[in-house]
Amino acid sequence: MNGLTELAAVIAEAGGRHRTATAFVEATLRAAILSGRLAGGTPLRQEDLAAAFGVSRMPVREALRQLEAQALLDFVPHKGAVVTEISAADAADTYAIRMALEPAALTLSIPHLTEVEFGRAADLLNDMDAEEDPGRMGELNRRFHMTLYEAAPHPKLLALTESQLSSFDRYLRFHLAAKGREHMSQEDHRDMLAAARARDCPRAVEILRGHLATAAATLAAFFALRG
Amino acid sequence: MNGLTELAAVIAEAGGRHRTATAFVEATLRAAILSGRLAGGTPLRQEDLAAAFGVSRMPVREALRQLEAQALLDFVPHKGAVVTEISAADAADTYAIRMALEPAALTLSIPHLTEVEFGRAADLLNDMDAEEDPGRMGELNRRFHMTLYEAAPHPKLLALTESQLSSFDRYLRFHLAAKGREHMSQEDHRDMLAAARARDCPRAVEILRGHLATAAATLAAFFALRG
DNA sequence: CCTGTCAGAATTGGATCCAATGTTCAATTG
DNA sequence: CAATTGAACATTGGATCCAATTCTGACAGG
Repeated sequence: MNGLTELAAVIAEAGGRHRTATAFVEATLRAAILSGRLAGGTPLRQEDLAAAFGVSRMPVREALRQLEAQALLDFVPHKGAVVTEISAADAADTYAIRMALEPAALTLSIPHLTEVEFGRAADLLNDMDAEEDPGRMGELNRRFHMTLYEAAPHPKLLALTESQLSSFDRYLRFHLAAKGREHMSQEDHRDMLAAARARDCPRAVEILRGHLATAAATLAAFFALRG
Repeated sequence: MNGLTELAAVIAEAGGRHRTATAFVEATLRAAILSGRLAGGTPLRQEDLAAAFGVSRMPVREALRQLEAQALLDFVPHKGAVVTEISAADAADTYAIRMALEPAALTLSIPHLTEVEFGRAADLLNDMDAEEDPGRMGELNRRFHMTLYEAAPHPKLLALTESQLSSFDRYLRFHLAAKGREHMSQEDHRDMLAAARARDCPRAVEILRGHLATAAATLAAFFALRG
């Protein structure tokens, strides 16, 4: 069991609706890593991946290169690619980045938010209340946060923020395991939305910081009691 | 004149001291883009690049993929790669990211800094006073900032910060053109180092924020008076 | 004179083949 | 018996070749 059998299902469902084979491989592999189906430390053999995807080794190589640039795997010349390990330190690292980026994005976004975004954010919160699947939950959580940020006229900052939020998906499973799916800190989310709606930027940022801090603490505690 | 003749000199001096051809092409192209030798909007023809580097098209393709992931060029399927344009909006975007990341990195680093780092930072400041070449200046500036951050036990945050500092190199030429090379805000740098040495974190962060804000304003003004 | 269409050229995406490097394991020697 | 060396194997890096897509420009039709 090398993790490739895990991939088979994902590959089948992803279908061939991508522009290029490289994009197909890249998107599928990233989803597999972020969702935890490909665990940290898994070595990725180009030949095997090519066979699993039904393409040649070349699009696999290009996809691996891009995933390396996204820090999702470690690439050593002539040795191969390995899925980046997750750890307590890495989780703390990711949270430090989110704690830096997201308050900035929120601050720059709030003046430009409209009822359109507020409505979408509220809808997403309701969807999250109903959602059971952890994978979908990560997607909804990411979209809720990004909806509040996306009015900021800073595309690169937004792209960075979204990429970090995606990285966090790798830890969401542990987070849910630690706290139970009941409260994904939905009160924090609703308070933050209310503060943004009232254009109370300092309060919204304060809630966001607390939200991230408690989440980071939860994860740290979870990692602590299992070495 | 397609910019490739510009590359020839860089390629020659870079030599073959890289692990792989892909790494060689990637490093050289990135340096050429960041230093401005490859201007924004330049289309990158794989065949021409391969000929210029003396390799086949394949390492060029892989290098382009990685540079795309670093947002240094735009990649459109079946159309090709184009060096990302720089603009006032993009500059403001980059500064917003630096303003978010660097204070966080500095805050996390200051408690762990030792005399080793302080000494290196001071040396770098002296080197900057003596430096004439704009390219080297960017390198020194980046290393000075990173020296003050690198004690933070957050490798991913540091990698992100360094990559953003590199992106800023593309704007350094304009910055120097606008203010003159005499003062790269060396007073700010010295004050920041002094505050860090005194473990006065709030003050160091305050100086850093002001440093970045004035730099951003200088660049914005420069862009404003030339469309 | 303008516009739409179609054919040829240019360019990139993908596959296969060969070369270079790293790893592993067994045999030999101290 | 342990350490070391070297040879065979596995895996990745690079080159060449073929296929798919897009752009260019000319020509016919309105």
